[in-house]
Amino acid sequence: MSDKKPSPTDILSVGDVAARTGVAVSALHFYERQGLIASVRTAGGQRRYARHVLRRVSVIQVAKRMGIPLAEVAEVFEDLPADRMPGKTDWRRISERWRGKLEARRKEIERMESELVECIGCGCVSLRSCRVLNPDDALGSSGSGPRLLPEFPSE
Amino acid sequence: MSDKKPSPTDILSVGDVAARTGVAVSALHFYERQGLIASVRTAGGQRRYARHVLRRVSVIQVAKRMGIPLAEVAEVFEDLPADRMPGKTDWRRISERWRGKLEARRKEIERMESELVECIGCGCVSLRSCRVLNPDDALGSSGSGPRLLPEFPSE
DNA sequence: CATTGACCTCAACTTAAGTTGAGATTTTAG
DNA sequence: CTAAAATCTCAACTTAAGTTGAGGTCAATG
Repeated sequence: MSDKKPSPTDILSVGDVAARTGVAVSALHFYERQGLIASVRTAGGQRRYARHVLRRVSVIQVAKRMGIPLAEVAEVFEDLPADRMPGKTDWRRISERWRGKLEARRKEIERMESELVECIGCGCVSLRSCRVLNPDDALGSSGSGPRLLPEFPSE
Repeated sequence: MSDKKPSPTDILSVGDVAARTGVAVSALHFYERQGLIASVRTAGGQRRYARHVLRRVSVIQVAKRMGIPLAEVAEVFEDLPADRMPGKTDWRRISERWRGKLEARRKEIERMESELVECIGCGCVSLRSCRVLNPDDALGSSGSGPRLLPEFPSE
């Protein structure tokens, strides 16, 4: 909100950062406690941020949209310049890494999707033998006694 | 563990259910508190489960693997027969529904993946204009004053 | 100089899906 | 019958990513 003040734009209060990123002040405090962003303090103890935290906060926001945990963000922030605005190379490195994560996640979902598609067509003779409902070892192992429940009357 | 006992197999103790499903006793208690499974009590107050809770627990396990929250499980359990083993029709209905969820999730991931792929090739002239780092409204709106930070020297 | 708005810290609360532990009781096996 | 194993309830703790509130201080404005 103090956009209008003529003071040097590279010193931002927490409210400034909140206003420019759309992130709540409490979240910025939290990110700082987590070591994701840094600030210097005024004589009175208030936070002042350098411009480049804006980009860091943007990157945090992207991670959040992508479902990437802050711990992961902290990792990539370790190789980020602490003192200046992260640049294209930095961002490319990060986005490559996160694309990999997304790909892995997508593949896992695809795997589960095709399991469920099988279930919908239900190739299983009975639910007792459905490999989705009875993942791997659930059948066959487990000692003596009736290992499979009497199947429900064919429906 | 009490697999061996010759007592009627359609009355299961909580330990029996835990052993046959691989789910911890504490989790079964929890599922019961959440209304996902039901039990009757012995004179002494211990839980006894009907066989069909085994299938319910299996379904809960599947949901868990798929990242489907218990609240969602509770919803599909509402249309499940309370008194007998859920059958193929039930399971087909559930798996269709959840496949839809997975598909939606996959599509969302695909969308984000392609955003990041763009970022890797970095079509953006500068990070200031990157639509991933600056989702929609971040540019252009927001009143007066310098709305974009001075870009870092082209790197 | 006084007021108001922005800011500070610290603790507690939130959701999800359970786990862990204490202390008491029940059930089962010998 | 007794001892061990299983079970019971209830409360507190866990992780993640913050939010909310109380009580107090700082900074900018009139």
